[in-house]
Amino acid sequence: MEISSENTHPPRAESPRAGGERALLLSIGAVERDTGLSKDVLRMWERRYAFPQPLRDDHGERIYPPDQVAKLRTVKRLMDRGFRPGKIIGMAPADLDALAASATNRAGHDDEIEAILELIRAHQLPELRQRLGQMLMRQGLQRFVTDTVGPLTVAVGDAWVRGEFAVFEEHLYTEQIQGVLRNAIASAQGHSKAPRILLTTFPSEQHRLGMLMVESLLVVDGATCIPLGTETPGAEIARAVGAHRVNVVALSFSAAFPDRQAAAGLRELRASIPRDVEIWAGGSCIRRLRRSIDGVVLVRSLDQLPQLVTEWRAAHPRA
Amino acid sequence: MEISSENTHPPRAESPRAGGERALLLSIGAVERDTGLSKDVLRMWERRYAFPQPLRDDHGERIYPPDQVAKLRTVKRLMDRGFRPGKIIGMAPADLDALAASATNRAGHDDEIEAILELIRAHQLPELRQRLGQMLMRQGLQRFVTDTVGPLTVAVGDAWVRGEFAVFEEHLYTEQIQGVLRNAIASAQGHSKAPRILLTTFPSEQHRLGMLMVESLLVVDGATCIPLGTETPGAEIARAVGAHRVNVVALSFSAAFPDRQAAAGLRELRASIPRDVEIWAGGSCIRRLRRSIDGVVLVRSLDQLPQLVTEWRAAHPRA
DNA sequence: GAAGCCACTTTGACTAGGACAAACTCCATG
DNA sequence: CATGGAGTTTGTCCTAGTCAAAGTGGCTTC
Repeated sequence: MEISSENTHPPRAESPRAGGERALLLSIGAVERDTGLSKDVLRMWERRYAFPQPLRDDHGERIYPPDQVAKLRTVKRLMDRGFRPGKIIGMAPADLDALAASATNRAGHDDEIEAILELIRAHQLPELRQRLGQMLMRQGLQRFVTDTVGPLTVAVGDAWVRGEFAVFEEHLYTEQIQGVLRNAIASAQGHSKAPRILLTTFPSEQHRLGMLMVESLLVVDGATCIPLGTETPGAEIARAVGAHRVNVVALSFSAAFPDRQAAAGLRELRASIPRDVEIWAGGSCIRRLRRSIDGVVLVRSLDQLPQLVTEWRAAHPRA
Repeated sequence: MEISSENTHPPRAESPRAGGERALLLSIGAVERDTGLSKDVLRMWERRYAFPQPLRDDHGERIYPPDQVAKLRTVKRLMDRGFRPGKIIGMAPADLDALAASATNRAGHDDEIEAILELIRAHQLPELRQRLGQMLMRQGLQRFVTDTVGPLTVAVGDAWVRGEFAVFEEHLYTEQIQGVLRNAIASAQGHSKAPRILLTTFPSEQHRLGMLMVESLLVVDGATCIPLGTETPGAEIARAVGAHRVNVVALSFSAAFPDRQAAAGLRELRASIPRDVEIWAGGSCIRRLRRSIDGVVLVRSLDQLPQLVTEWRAAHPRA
């Protein structure tokens, strides 16, 4: 989720008398935080689509009943999957759920993946940790990432859209995978050779997991990774390229990232760093792009990465 | 640095022609993300204090020149340190910087910390990693967190505000510390006992490092941690408390987090989870709070954590 | 001199609707 | 099949007020 307004949190409605069973009516600021829809958007939708229709408190301020907030959450989830608000906001909650179910592919998981999903659902944290560790050992880091973590992350995302996973379950999953992968990366790191690869995402792209998967695969191949975390502004990427004598910039884009912005950002970056520094772009957003971008390698699958490293080495024998 | 706004992607001003030397004029949304001051506040200050005084583009929309943004950053930073806007917003930039310098303690770093800062500045990534690893080994996880990572993070933040560190240098630092701490947490995890502690931050609070420091200390004390990463909505925290049979909810707040929001969010959370589940709140924002919040433990220093765990255990002997 | 209380000041989160550009959709043309 | 243009959708920006909560400071009282 991404919100635009940031700090606004209304001290207003939110705390009706703390004691009794309260109706849990939320102020506009609370809904913003909860759903990730900015206050401007909430008011705009009310005007345009006549939904939501919040009640008003003594002071004429909006207060949202829980069922409307729930519907807003579902709509937001579907929007993250590419639906446009106008098309879906009028639908009944039940139809929305049906739509979410049909928009994801529920089937086709092998038993391993299904078993892990079940552990998350059952909140079996220690077992989950252990199972992930086991699979890493059995498959090795490379196959663990491509065959397990990749599909699993997609499955978790799908389940979340269908409302089968709560936000906190998805957060917990993300956190556990991060732990496992970071650990594996630390162990695999050793002989760092060329190429030197800078890893990050553009601003407003918070998807860390993709980046960590990429880092894992690159480290396995013995490349030197310079991870900058998420949301590095273009100008800063350019500075880092110089400071760290980088050979390749690898960028990750989640499905939620707007195609155009990705293409524009990549072109701008291409223009601002030396031609002999390669740019690799990957992630669901990139997979959607039709046309190629001059001077940018579009990575459509994680499997390509080892090969890209090999090719780079072949092209730069003395490095 | 920590940024509060999360999703806003202003397609407006920000990307003037990529090629030439651009003037770097920012739209109000961009300034919001950059400084952490909401659009409402930026417009309000303009009306009340006659600062900032943004220019206007062809369409009458505000565009902020870099020097005003810089001053806004400094003002925000001082506010995070407890100054009130009305008192400082009229001061000249030079005076503000002087005030900021006197408010941050530049001196007093021991040589160890200074040496690490120097490694970051010099972009010596392998040496940085090695040095952090060494210090962890020498000090042990607990002292490493309280005596090294804590002060170091503050020093990096201070240096960033003074413009001595680039964004990418700060990102790299954050990423390295994350690697080291996550690794240490994984190794320290073993006999997990009571209490079961849920760890997260509120929405729009992205400061992961604080959370990881806390997790490290708790794991050392043998507590069971359920880390949810950052930005979990209040309602989800409540659900997670039930699902994971949590004894304590620990929340981390960076300096950039607005006090009011923190207090309101904590009160709301307090009302929505069972009374026998404790709430511990910590971080720079909490250190600023004057009044206590009913039913919430305000943790003003990392050192308190082990003691809190001990006290919890004493109060719940059979757990 | 510390503690409590009150009035005053400061502050920012909310209210309203209108305007416009970027992004998306769709269709026609090369 | 793709490129270009027209029309639609969408969200961010604008205006200007209002009011509650937090902070400040002075007063009284013990």
